[in-house]
Amino acid sequence: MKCVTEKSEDKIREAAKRVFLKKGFDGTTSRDIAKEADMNIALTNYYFRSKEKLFLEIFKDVLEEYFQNMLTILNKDIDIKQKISEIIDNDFAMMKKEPDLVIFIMNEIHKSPQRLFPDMSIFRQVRETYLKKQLEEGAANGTLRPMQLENILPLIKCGVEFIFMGKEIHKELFMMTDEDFERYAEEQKEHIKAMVCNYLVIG
Amino acid sequence: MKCVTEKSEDKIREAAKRVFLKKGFDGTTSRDIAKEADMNIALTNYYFRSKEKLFLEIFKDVLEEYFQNMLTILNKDIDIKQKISEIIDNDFAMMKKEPDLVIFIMNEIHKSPQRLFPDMSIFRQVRETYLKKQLEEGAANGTLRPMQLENILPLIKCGVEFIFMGKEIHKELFMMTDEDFERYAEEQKEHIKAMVCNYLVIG
DNA sequence: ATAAATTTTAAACAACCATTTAAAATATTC
DNA sequence: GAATATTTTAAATGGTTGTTTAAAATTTAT
Repeated sequence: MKCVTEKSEDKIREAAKRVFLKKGFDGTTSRDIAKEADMNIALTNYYFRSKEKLFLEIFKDVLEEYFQNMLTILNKDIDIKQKISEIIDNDFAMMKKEPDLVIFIMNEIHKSPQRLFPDMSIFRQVRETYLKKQLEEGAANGTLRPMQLENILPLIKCGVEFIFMGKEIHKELFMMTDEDFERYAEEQKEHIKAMVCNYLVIG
Repeated sequence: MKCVTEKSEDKIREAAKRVFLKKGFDGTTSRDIAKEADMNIALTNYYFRSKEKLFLEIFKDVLEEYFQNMLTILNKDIDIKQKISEIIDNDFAMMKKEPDLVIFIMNEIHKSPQRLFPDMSIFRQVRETYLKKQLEEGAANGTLRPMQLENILPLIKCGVEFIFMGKEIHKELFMMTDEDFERYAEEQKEHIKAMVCNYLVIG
């Protein structure tokens, strides 16, 4: 029955996502995935044609997961300070929930960019977001420093994502326990919010 | 002769660094390294005992390379605004010269932190840098916002490293060519300098 | 020049890799 | 309930992996 089919296929998909995120494409074997899904190895190639095809499907989902929540916030009709705060809070929550996601995306794209960009309509959606209009209006009426979306967006996102991507090295470098890092990350989050808002918003 | 010995060993070391940086530990085979060094496969295990041991040696060097220049600047007796500017310029130059270095370090540590931290005296050196004293003095006499080294340092570094680590995704997301990205990165560098200085330095 | 030490080589090792096969088990359709 | 279609299995494929071996080539020391 269709119900059963989807169950096995989804079990593999979910297991593959977990393993790929944790170990990367090169570090993951088909056997790893089968074991994580508690299924026979041959099934990964029965449902998906190859490790590569399975990976590409997973990667597309993961990339959309990365952008989707942010996109919703970017299009909200709210004050720009509030918007920056919400994006950062959302990023923060994402990094805590899925600590492997961003470094996984960055690393896989860095290693082989050409193979990982299907027609991602989400990219266009990000480019055409309502925040872009807010920036233009703010620059025009002098309330905001004139900046393009592509300049401000990385400034908003880099702070939180950087310290979480490098969580272990930051812990080691500054001799922090996990609890220390927890507090530290919260501090840092507020610094980033204040710093970016101070820079963008005039007066 | 010793001269010849060092030549082969160093050839392997340099080849291994290039390949590891580009493909990561999991993506690199002993044969890749031997081929890059133009030597017999068995030699990689003759000079270094295993792929793992060779990797650990390379990784230690790479991590020190990452911190060394920054450390020198951190200890300079110069104005703090100038210092921030120099750190960012230095980071920028490093990302252009070695585009794989930071994402490599981040990813390898993220995947297996415990195995990659030998006694790194450079970590202590970073913690005890002269910038720390400058921050304390500036906070005491009211010229600087009170911040710890561990809070300000990532803010200084994350901007440049983030956009270079994610160079390909930024190019794709904002439809930039390599030349576009070149200009964009320069813009971004100046934004980061201004933003961080404005935040840290009072008045 | 000869013996000893070092470096390089080709070949092989068992283990593991992604993927395929064909038969077995199960579910679906008539 | 028998025929058909789908799903799962164990086993095998050929190729690659990290590493080792033992002999050959080269360098060093006597």
